[in-house]
Amino acid sequence: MTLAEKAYDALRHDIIRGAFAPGRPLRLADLSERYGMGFSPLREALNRLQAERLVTAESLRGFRVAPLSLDELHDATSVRIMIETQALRAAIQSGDDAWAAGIVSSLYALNLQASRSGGEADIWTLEARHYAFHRALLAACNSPWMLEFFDRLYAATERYRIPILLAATHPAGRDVQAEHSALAEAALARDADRAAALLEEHYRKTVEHLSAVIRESEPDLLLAGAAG
Amino acid sequence: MTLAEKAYDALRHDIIRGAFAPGRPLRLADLSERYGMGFSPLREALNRLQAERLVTAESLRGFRVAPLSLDELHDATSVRIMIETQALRAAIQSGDDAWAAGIVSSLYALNLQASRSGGEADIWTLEARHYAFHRALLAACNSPWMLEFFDRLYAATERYRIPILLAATHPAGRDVQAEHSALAEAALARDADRAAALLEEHYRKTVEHLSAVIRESEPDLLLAGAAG
DNA sequence: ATTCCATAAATTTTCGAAAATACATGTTGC
DNA sequence: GCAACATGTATTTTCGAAAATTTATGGAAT
Repeated sequence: MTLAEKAYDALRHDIIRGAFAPGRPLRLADLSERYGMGFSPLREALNRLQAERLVTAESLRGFRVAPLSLDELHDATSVRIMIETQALRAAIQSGDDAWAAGIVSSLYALNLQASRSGGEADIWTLEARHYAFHRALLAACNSPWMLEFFDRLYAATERYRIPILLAATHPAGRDVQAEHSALAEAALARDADRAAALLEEHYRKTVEHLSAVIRESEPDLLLAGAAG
Repeated sequence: MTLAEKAYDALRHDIIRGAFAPGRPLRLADLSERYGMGFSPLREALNRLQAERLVTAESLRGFRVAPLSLDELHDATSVRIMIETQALRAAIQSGDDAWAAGIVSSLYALNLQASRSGGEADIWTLEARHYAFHRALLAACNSPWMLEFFDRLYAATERYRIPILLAATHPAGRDVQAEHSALAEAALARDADRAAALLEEHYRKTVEHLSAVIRESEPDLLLAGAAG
């Protein structure tokens, strides 16, 4: 793996997890020290991340962490619902045994991780399991473009969810595990309408919860990420 | 504008228009001579294009023009229909006078250009007008993410259409101008269902035509672009 | 003839410095 | 005081060469 690829992975990881505050300038000298490499691989990674809208760039003024906003969260969520419900329907129609097995095993791993009372670093593992489960649901949709957009939107919305996970704010009156199980069950039963409805509901609840928490108790979450 | 930005524009332009054959390696020495700059700005541009799936990259083996395939054309088209019909409905719901004016003027410019019996370079202008018209239809959808995905998919599918435009293969029994006009009319009349149906039909006809031409008369179009 | 290995050539990747530009600081004139 | 300007510093951008790796070439062994 080249240094540019390592830089891309590390930067993407750190940005999504809020190691840099949204909007904060990404100075090459700092990054060079932090990641122990020269400017060239860093700039290549930053250019990729720019194309993915995780960082912004301005001519001769360098790169910044892309900002967050409630508007973007709502936009990303509604587009996510559109893409993923369609992809889920397609996957249900054409999914084979391997697809079903992938759902079962990723749900199992997700629940197992969720049951561990989240130690510090476990949260990132849980997050990875959550991604893997939702990815597994769509895996058989047979559309590289939809899967790519799923990845893009997942990364974009993950940035909003992480600080809340860190704050250990559990959604009151909501059983996320049950939602995942019901979703998997509907998909495996090939009930496309029910699965799509559950998926949509799942995301609407999540974004409502996020909006509420951000507006009421963490109004500057959109500006200040955790320290790096 | 920095050299890296110039490199990005030039490379994107040349790749979409088929100046490099799909799958062809993009050697830095060649590109450096062609565009008159060093490796650094070229590599940055190539990394951005990689994130956009217009070029592929393999560790220590450099970059290649992304390949074309009928499967990808069909995938991109069906995702396009999903995204754009949704975006069009949203735009129809919330579009204001400026939106309507944008549709009228871009349609006018498109028809004007189409009526000029396409000289060599006019084809690219026509292509730009075509993009601008479709973009104008969606402009008021109020969703940066959908517009981004529109751009991505437009670029991806443009690659399939260009060689056919160059070959001046006009679709038999099809009046593309009339399709555009009907689409604009439905949008301006705020008839979302009709507009969405027309848009979908427009794309289905296009992809069918492309598939037929590629399969029957240009089977190796997917491999060999025009010389650069 | 064919596989294997060594060597050479071509290519990508990375660094370190130079060039270009933006940003901050302080100074002058009013 | 304060705007305009000059100067110096910080930062980005670009180049050219070095390092690392892959690909091609040619010869030896079987």
